[in-house]
Amino acid sequence: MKSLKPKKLMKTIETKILQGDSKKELKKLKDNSIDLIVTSPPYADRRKKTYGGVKPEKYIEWFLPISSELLRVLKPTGTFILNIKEKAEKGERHTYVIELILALKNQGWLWTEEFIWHKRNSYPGKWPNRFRDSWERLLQFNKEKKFNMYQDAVKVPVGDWAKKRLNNLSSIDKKRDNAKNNSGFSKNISNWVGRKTVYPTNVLHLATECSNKQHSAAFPRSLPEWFIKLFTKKNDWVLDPFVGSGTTIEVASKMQRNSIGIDIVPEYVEMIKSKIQEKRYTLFEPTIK
Amino acid sequence: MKSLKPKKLMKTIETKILQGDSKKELKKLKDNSIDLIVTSPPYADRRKKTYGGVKPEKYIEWFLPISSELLRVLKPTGTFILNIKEKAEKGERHTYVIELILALKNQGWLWTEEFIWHKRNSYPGKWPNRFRDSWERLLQFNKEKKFNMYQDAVKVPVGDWAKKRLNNLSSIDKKRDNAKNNSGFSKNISNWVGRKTVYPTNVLHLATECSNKQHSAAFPRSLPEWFIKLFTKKNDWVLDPFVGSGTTIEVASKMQRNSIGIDIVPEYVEMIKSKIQEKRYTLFEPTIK
DNA sequence: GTTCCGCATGAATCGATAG
DNA sequence: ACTATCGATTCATGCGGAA
Repeated sequence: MKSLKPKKLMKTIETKILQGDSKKELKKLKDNSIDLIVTSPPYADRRKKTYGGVKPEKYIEWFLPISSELLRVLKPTGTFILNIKEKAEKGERHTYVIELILALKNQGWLWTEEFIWHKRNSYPGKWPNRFRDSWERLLQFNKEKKFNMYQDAVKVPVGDWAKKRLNNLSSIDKKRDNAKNNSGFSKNISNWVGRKTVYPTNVLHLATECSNKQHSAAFPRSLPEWFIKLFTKKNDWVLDPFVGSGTTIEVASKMQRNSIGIDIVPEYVEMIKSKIQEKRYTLFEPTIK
Repeated sequence: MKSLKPKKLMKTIETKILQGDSKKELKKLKDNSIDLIVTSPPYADRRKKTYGGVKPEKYIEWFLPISSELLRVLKPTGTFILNIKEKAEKGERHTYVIELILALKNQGWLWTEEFIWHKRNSYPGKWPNRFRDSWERLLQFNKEKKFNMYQDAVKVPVGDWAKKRLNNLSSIDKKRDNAKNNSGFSKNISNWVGRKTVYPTNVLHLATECSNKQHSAAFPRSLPEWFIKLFTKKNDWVLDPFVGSGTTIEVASKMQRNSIGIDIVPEYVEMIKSKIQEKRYTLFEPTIK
């Protein structure tokens, strides 16, 4: 339907890539200019080969100067989504993530919500004293109590698949229901039978897109997609200060949002740039036809 | 087969109820005598009518003397499961729970794991700036790095995806499953003989039971059941210092574990006691037959 | 063209071994 | 003693080749 609209209404979508340390590159951005920050920074002691690895003890110290810049560039109505998970070591969970929450609050952020990303295909393994870690934190921070949130944009359609599922809730086997819906979040639908669409909850139920040929994507594209739908509208600005293989800005661009991606790894930046080129080409192709 | 065994091998299962303040009542228990503590304490500022309510700012101060006693009565191989979730107030999540984690660590507990309880039937509702909260924390604490964990007791059938691929159930697989049965007391596995089972993850996906409105605890029995299976064997001791309507000890008793429940509300204690009476009656009934 | 099967591959974790 | 590296364990996915 939208495609019938003339070009006049079609604003140009910008996509910027900056190569360098986020702490420095962020200084180039204007105050109060970003609607949504969604990012997955390298976790402590992870991604050593590409990012050098940050020790848990140093993590907060490393992160605060960056989040300080994020606080500056985010609009008062904007939202900051931080995807992170502490590791287990020698039988204990690290506390650096929950300490980071306290530190960010202290820096001036509001800790608005903690979404759970339930990873359907978590990393395998067996240990005498723990099960597989199958969830990650999606911490939501805001500058102000009032922020933009477009809840209707992420409503879940309740289709026939849901009715089928609801018919046989009795069996224990069926309780391990791996149903995946389009938007990918939780399956709490039994309260809503008969309605066409429902609001989701704060538990997202997505698979990781791991075994793609290309570089390992930090998160599945449905993850940034969901938050972009929820917290931005068209022509808003999305920022990912650890953009990695570029999932966030790729999705943002596709959804008609302007975006800025920053990464310290030159290879990633080059790869993203060429991806954007390809996309531009694809965009024009239909007109050639 | 077991039913043919004489009564001699059948130890008596004890179920004790104490009415009073946990901080005081716990002092009556012996050091290193409990195998599993599983509890859902009154959340801050919740359930004011029944418990008087604990303010978020005072929560840690209120909880630490109790957890100190819990640390004393727990066996070195035992586990402490704390079900809790911070509420949102004025647009922000409270931080008292994550501060409590740090305080408990400081008290000498090991923070071993954080399970997620994904509530399937979370209460419907809509707010302008947040979705329904459909998960709670299940914090695992231990005294020592080595603790008892009976992982085979909670294995689950493999996901539906595998059914199609498991046409050729080789005898090797069956043998392997039988071998695992030998190790322990899991009769659930026997229900799934011929089907492949896998270990669960740290995300629990259970429905909340329809709330019996006169009881304030919203603890589905499958929750304590899962942890009792996982962390205890028969004739072990289970403790719930905020036993409420008695779900924990009820389940424990049914599973042939000794249990101690404490609650400050006399009405609850009376109700539980009468429940136990009923159960005793039911237990003896077959012999009368 | 479907469907089915084999195989590689992960933001994992522990314990042992080596510097 | 303390860190760095390695092997073993495990399972949901997507891909490619085969029936």
